[in-house]
Amino acid sequence: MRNKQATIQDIAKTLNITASTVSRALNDHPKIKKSTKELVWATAKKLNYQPNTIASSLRKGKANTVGMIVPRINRHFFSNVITGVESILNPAGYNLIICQSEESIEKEKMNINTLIASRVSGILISLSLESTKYEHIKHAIRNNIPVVLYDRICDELDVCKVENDDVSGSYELTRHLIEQGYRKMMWIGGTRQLNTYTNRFAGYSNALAEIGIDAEKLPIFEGSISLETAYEFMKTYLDENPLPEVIVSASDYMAMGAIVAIQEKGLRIPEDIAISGYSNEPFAGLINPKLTSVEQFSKEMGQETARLLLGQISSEIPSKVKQKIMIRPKLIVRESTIKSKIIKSI
Amino acid sequence: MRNKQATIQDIAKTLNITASTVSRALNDHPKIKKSTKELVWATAKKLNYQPNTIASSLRKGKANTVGMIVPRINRHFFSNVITGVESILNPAGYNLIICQSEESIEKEKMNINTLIASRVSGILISLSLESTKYEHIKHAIRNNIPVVLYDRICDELDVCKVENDDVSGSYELTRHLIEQGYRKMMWIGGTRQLNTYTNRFAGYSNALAEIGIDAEKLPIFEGSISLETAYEFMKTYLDENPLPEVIVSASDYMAMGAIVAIQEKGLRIPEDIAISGYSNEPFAGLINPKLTSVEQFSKEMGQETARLLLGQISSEIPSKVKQKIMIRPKLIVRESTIKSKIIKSI
DNA sequence: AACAATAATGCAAACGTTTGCATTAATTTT
DNA sequence: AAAATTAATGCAAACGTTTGCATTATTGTT
Repeated sequence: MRNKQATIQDIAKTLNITASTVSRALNDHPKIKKSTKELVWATAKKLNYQPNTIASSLRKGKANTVGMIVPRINRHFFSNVITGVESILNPAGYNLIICQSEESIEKEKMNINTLIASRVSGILISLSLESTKYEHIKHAIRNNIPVVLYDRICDELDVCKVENDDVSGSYELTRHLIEQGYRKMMWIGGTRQLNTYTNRFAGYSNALAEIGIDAEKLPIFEGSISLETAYEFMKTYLDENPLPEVIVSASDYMAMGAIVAIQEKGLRIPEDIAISGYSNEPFAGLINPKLTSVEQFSKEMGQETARLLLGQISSEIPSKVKQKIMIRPKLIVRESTIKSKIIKSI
Repeated sequence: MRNKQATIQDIAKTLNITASTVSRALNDHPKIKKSTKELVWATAKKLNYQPNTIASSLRKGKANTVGMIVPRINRHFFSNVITGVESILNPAGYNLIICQSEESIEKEKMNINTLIASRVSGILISLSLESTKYEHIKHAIRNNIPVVLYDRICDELDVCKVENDDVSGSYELTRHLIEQGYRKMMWIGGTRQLNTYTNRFAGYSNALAEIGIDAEKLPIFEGSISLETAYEFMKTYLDENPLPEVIVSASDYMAMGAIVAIQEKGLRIPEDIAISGYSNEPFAGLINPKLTSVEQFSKEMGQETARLLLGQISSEIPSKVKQKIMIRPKLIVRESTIKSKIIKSI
């Protein structure tokens, strides 16, 4: 009944050769005769042989598995990064174990531990919102597991990093707003402890500085990056304060919350108040009005991240210089920040 | 330099006991003295011992790993199912390997093979659009790997299944439309080879039959479930045909495409033409007008799926009866199908 | 035909756990 | 205090590969 999996030994017995020869044949070792290889391959097929990755990993001391930690899988940005990573790693023979930190440092620690226990060949990680200490990550590094940080990075760790050029993305966006003639801006975004939000604010601030405006003196709201937070805040803010000309949001979700609040007051976008988002979520081009945002090339980011990791894995001596890659984002101008409404696009 | 990982043997040597005792101590075996356990745990900590899951899996013949195949990870529905699965599997000590079939049966086959090679304890799978033959899945079953199908299932396979009650979801939706007074309906959806779309159409058809209308005689459009497909189709359709009173879409994305086309013609929703979607994507509550849709409880589906699998894994004798779980969806009525526009909700 | 050189295969240990059975230590019973 | 019982630990094999080194088979050289 319980038809056990065929092993390398079974093949060996059938052909009256040793397991070593079979192993080498299967791995296309140059010292094995072509005829033998073909015999082995044929019987492997006949016996329905499936290589046992676990045994192989144990012997080799390494699993052909890579661990990837994301804050949340159901964010388009992250799921696309995952797709990018897979598109490089799978062809290279690696499997991905995906873990969610759910923005909690405790979960992140647990994730790291299971990944170490699984003897993964490498770890890709985007930090949780709570991560200010990095002992757990250093722990992985001490265990000689190559680590690559992507998107949400930190300076303290000396590892390869793939980053979005948030400063420049936000700068370009703000330049566009300035060109449209907007001056009275307002910033809404996540707390600036995360590099992404610090940098987006920096780009915004830099562009404004060029025309002599101090961003810190304009209205600023920082909170959790959710639709609800922004909606609740804006609902009261709009009543009690002079209207800004444009709301610059560090997140599409926050922008969306603001839009709902604005429209509930009967205000028009962009005529009464303009608004921009960030990261070009799929809904950005669908809502009314279509939302100006910044495309982050998440899939490409995943690919670069995976490539860096592969480089680290294959180099036996950990290279002294840790690479850092910047992904250049792209401004997507849509209706929500256009003074003269000419453009039509999805 | 290359400080090798501590093993069970290292702990044993330090304490002058055997590896077996250490192993049992670590696994909290009842026959090990409490004092010994505490010694072992202490030195394990001191030596920074990390259990080697690979060795353990090899010895036990099974990995504490579960494979999960999804068509696409960047669909909210699927990423939420994943989250649900993890919420059950991780506490039970299992890791998830996630694979994307990208709607291709070839990829699906490859996925199955890597999962078999990884000796996963079980496989969760939602079929790709192309999957009409199931040899590869039977192959996994023959290898004694428990399989659970979720969402996109098929009758041919005798395994546990978790299904959305699409018939009832679509039926409720159509009842609501009928109550609103709509009669001239139009169906747009994916090709009816997939159970989900067949069933959604069935629910629609059933409800209409009750009031003496033959759904097959109303306009029907079937195509790939994407925004673009629906948009392109609707753009010309609306010009050349009498307007339906309501468009019933089997997918939020297709509904969105239709909405864009409708609004470009200067038509108002729901006054000139109403529209509904399915599966309650996050944008459904955000767009203008807010889209009536059907919530599928994806996270719960993931949890049920995981529970079924755990049941299969723990029962040594494969139970004859394969369970089937139905998840009841919930109609979410929003502006896009309300004749009298009273309701205000996000 | 004898030898050297190379090609192909075999041997056996190792990777780090787990586990049935055997053994020894500690406790209870008579 | 010896025997019987139970508790605690040890022994050794096994899981299925991989791989350095040894051995045998094959080919080429003189």
